[in-house]
Amino acid sequence: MTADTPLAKTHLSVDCTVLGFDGKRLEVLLVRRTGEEGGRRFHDMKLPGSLIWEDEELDSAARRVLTELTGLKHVPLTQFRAFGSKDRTKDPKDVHWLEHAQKARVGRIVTVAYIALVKIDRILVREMEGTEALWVPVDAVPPLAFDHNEIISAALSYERTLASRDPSVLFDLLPRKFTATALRNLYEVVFGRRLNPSNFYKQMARMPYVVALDEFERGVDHRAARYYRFDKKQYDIIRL
Amino acid sequence: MTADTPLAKTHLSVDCTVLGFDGKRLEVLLVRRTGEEGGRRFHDMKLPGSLIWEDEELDSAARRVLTELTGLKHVPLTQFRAFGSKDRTKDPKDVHWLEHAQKARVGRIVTVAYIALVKIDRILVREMEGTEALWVPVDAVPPLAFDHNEIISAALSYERTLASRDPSVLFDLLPRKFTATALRNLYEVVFGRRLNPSNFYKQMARMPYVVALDEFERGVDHRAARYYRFDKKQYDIIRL
DNA sequence: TTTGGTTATAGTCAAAGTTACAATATTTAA
DNA sequence: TTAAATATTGTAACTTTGACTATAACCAAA
Repeated sequence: MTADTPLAKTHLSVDCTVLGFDGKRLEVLLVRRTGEEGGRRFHDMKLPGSLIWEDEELDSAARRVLTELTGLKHVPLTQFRAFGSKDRTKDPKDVHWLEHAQKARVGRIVTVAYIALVKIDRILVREMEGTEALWVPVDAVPPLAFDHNEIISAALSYERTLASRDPSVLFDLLPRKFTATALRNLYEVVFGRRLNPSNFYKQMARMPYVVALDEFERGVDHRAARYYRFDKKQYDIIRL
Repeated sequence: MTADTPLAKTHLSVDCTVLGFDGKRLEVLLVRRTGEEGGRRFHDMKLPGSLIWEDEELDSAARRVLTELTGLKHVPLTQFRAFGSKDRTKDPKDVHWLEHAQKARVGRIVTVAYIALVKIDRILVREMEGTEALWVPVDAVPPLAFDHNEIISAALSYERTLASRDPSVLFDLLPRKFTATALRNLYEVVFGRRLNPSNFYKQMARMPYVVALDEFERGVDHRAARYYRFDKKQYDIIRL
């Protein structure tokens, strides 16, 4: 190395891709952003994320930021990738917004992306001061700030590999009680292919960790479906 | 955010986990390091990697650093994870070494880890000035600098997921001509389980992209094995 | 009260894939 | 010539998958 070129020193941020499942589709948790561009205010959305403090660990920064922006606590966040391209901050809109919010000049930013799979029904998204969090179906996500669309794609692909190696992660997305159809829809949407409902029952029957309950749907407009639950102990036994 | 806590600003580095396969075991490319600790010189090893320049893209920095330290060019590096824990630089030995090498004070460092799968026989590792690169079996890697042991574990796990989604990546690790046993050993070592040789032939027979050659091993002290090659075109056809 | 629409769930069967195991083939070294 | 070692082929039981058919339960409209 030559001594006259400066070493890279960058700001660090975290961004959280929190995924939920509404029974039909995957949804991702976004926050609204309000900024100014050429004297005019604009509104758009982004992933919950922020620059982090100098003395923070990445993991705890991700937890802190997610709580601050969405009110969510105790979310099992996992780091899955860093995004460090210089043109992440290509859009002047993003840079203005950031420097206004941070009251500091900001150059290149490396962001560390986290993923979490949560039960969408468990979640109470409160309105925080200035920001507002909301669920958006992943197939209807509008253009977001920075490279957040790219981060979401990477997260979805990461989720697929997670699930194919260890399907139990999928149950994090379902309520404690779920129907066969809900589980099948989840498989279909995660792996991107249709499954034959009838054959899916047989598959379920072969999963000792999916246990049938003596409880059925109510008030549906057709035959009521049985509820099932995920039995983690059974699953761990199998895995040995 | 409060305005009085400084934002994190860190140095950025890249580290390359280059994996090869010698027909029996996976090996990883390491470089020797010489440093000083309490007035005494020490020698140990690390992944090829380095801090990067301010104006560099991550990907090209990884390429540059790998070439500088090992002489390897045209290696298909893929980013797979960032490591940013503050105690990556916990060991004073590592910090001294770094500050001596860089002639600058260095605090926290976020490193972006890359992985590459290469043909071990294609590679000519030249001795560079000051450094020396060598292949080390992954199951015999000694304690390395920084958190490089952890990075290697993460790379191996990443390789497994890669291979299970797209087995063709495994052929990057094999020479152009390989025996059924070599391919089987590779599967065994990557997925960590023994495979029945006899049944493995049938599996191979069902892979249209593994084509048998009319060429056999020489000078072995048992029946000579047939050579096969990987046919990427066939593979791409299947994948549609 | 019956009928039809809709989704849930069970059963059947053939095709394809997996596994364990036995048998045979080639090569070098003794 | 034989033994040791690994390569390859064959076979049969068993499991999984996929397409398809049939039946069940619920609601609403006729």
